[in-house]
Amino acid sequence: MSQRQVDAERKPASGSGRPGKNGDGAERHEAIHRSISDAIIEHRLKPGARLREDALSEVFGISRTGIRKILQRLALEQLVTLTPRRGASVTRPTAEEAKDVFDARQMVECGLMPEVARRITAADLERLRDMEREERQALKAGEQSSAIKLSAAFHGELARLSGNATLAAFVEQLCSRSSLILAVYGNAGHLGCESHDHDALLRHLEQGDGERARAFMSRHLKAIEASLSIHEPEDESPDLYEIFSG
Amino acid sequence: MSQRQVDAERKPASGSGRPGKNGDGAERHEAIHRSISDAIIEHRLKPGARLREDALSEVFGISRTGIRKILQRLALEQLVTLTPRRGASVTRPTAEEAKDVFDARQMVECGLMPEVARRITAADLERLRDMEREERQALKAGEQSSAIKLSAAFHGELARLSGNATLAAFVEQLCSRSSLILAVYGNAGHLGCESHDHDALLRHLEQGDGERARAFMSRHLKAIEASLSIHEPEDESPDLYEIFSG
DNA sequence: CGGGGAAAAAGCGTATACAATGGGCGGAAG
DNA sequence: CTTCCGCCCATTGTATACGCTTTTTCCCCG
Repeated sequence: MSQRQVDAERKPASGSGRPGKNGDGAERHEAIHRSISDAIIEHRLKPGARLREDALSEVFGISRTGIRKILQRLALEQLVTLTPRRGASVTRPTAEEAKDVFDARQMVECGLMPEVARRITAADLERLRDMEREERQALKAGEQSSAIKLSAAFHGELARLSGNATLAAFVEQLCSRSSLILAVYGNAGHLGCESHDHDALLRHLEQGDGERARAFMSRHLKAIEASLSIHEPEDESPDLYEIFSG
Repeated sequence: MSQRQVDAERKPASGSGRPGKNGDGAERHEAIHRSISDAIIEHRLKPGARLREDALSEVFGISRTGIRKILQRLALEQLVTLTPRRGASVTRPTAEEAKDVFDARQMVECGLMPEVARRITAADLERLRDMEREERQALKAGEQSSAIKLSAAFHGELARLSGNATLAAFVEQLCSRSSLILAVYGNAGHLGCESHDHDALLRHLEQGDGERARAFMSRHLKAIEASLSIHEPEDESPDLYEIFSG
């Protein structure tokens, strides 16, 4: 019916922008993946939201085959949950998963700080300061969505500076999941990362003080985790015996 | 022994083989994934080996669609490399990737040891000892393939005892990639893990000495990495300018 | 008026068909 | 004899069609 179609990435007059015919598929898939991924990270798609294949294929103008591929990838990145015959939905992290993710971040991101402090260059610092500034501006403008995404990007970029691509990719994934966790357990109005924290962290890195950066990152992550209100989700199968036997 | 079901005889040449016939597909896909995964980890499929889709689809008796799905998952796990229009091949890790993987293992596996030491139970110890025994037997019997797989499984199981599913999955992936790295850079006759190491590690864990277990794991991993002969692979695109301008 | 069952509809899983691209091989020319 | 160019085939990328399962809605009966 409605023929709304979203160009995940507008390419200016480079070949035909027609979805049916040409167009390099790999890039397009990548763009669609990022598009959905961003929507999830920015909380424009909330945990539990169902992602029907037909709808997505219509929106992005490709067939269900491509959508399925992207959905599978998102599932492996733990951003969507694929239940066997009920399709895809945005993952709703459990309290346990939340703890695991933050413990993992604690271990990996903190462990990376000394190496980052050793390798960081002036250009890197400048880029990170730009990102931090952008994040703060978004926050001030009330655009929580952008701020969340930028914060995750900041942490990811930091990890990439360690030079270890494997760990950087892992951190990036953890940050995406953290964004999901914030969507479920975060208190409104209290965004995960305080901008001042990022600024202070950069100062420690600038001074090459890896140990202090590590300690600060540890506190930073602990603060985020502590700001969560971990309420067990509505118990799907309450233990009636326990409830009524008391 | 994993259930390998290569139903090659499942060719529906007769009309009875309706395409809609729906046995439980999820389990089958899982089994095929494990089958290919094991073959790679056990070095029965060597790095660089090409994995053609229709060949696989014929071998496993499912259509290319399912094979593609599995191949994509393997690609995200970094076990196979998917080059855009040339299909899939077993990943040939670069020296840099090898370093990244071992650095990551150093950070995560060692970092996990204290928690593992805290949580390990007698039953866990027994199971791990069984695994270690099996591994040693395989090694003694000259079945390097099995030994490699069992060694990876040992490390993975250990990580799982930390209670952190996210980190455990990551470690498992790293171990798989390590197996690939051994295939490329390992010296013949010198398997990655010495069985005695695993035994000693278990003793430390049994005593609840997390710090010693961590230190031991660190040495263990360093030993494996040191046993590799990292030779840059034949340079695919030699820099002719550099060669001839000097 | 509420609950349960049946039928229809909607959505997912799988296979197959078709198109496009890249590589391999052969022929021709230098 | 070697090298380059062009054509054909092999193999992947994408779409579509079809069956099956699950869910939802509606109607009938209690």
